[in-house]
Amino acid sequence: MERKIHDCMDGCPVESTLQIISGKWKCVILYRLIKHKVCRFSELQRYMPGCSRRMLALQLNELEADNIISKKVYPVIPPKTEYSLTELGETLIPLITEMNKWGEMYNQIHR
Amino acid sequence: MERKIHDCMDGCPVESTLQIISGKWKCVILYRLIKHKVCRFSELQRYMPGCSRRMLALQLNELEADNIISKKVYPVIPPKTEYSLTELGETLIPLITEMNKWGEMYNQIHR
DNA sequence: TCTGCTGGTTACAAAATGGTTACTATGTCA
DNA sequence: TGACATAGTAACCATTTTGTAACCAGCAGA
Repeated sequence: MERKIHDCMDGCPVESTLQIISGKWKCVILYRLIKHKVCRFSELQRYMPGCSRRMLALQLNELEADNIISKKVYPVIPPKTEYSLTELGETLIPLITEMNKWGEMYNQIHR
Repeated sequence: MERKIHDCMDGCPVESTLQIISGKWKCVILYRLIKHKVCRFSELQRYMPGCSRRMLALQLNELEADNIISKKVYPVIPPKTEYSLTELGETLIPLITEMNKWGEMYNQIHR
């Protein structure tokens, strides 16, 4: 999985961040990995019923390519994999936490 | 401009936040409005050369529909408009600031 | 022997997103 | 008289993203 990084104006930091975390489900995946430390593919699926298996795999692949999460595969049948944050991924915790906090506040005022 | 909010699992706060700020340029726009308080359309264009006039207008419209920014139109020729954060928009400052911070850190390790 | 389980991938179709160009209005400047 | 400036919008097309469904391996249990 190759990820191309398009140029940002003056290397705008906000745009850099967006390149890593934008994607329909990435922040939710990260939120789950922060909360549960380690998750199997099927667990993530359960937490995100709106996200298809295909999409989940795509987003996980991109996050892995960007070195935000790491995957551990157990060569067993049926298959078993575990996803967790890398060291770099952990630096995103304050950001995702902030997102969660804002969303809670927003949900309150919107019933 | 109508904005439909799709259902999130258990009203997941992270997904709520994403519904408001996801969009190719929204965070960058917000970052600019935080930094400069008030911006004209053409100023924003200059700050975001990668964003077309059409895209900029679309993103601004959505942010306005979600009550994150407000627009003041001066009925003059040539036209003049000013965008700024609403009260709700200002509550996003910590989040956008966090994004900026993370991006700066990330840019440093990536040359 | 047939079914189910997990963690994917592939192919195809549909929907969303984004770029480009042209168009608007009208006052000011050359 | 003609061009320029601003803040958009509209139409059209190309690209990207996303969804759906089917398929795979191979062991365990019925």
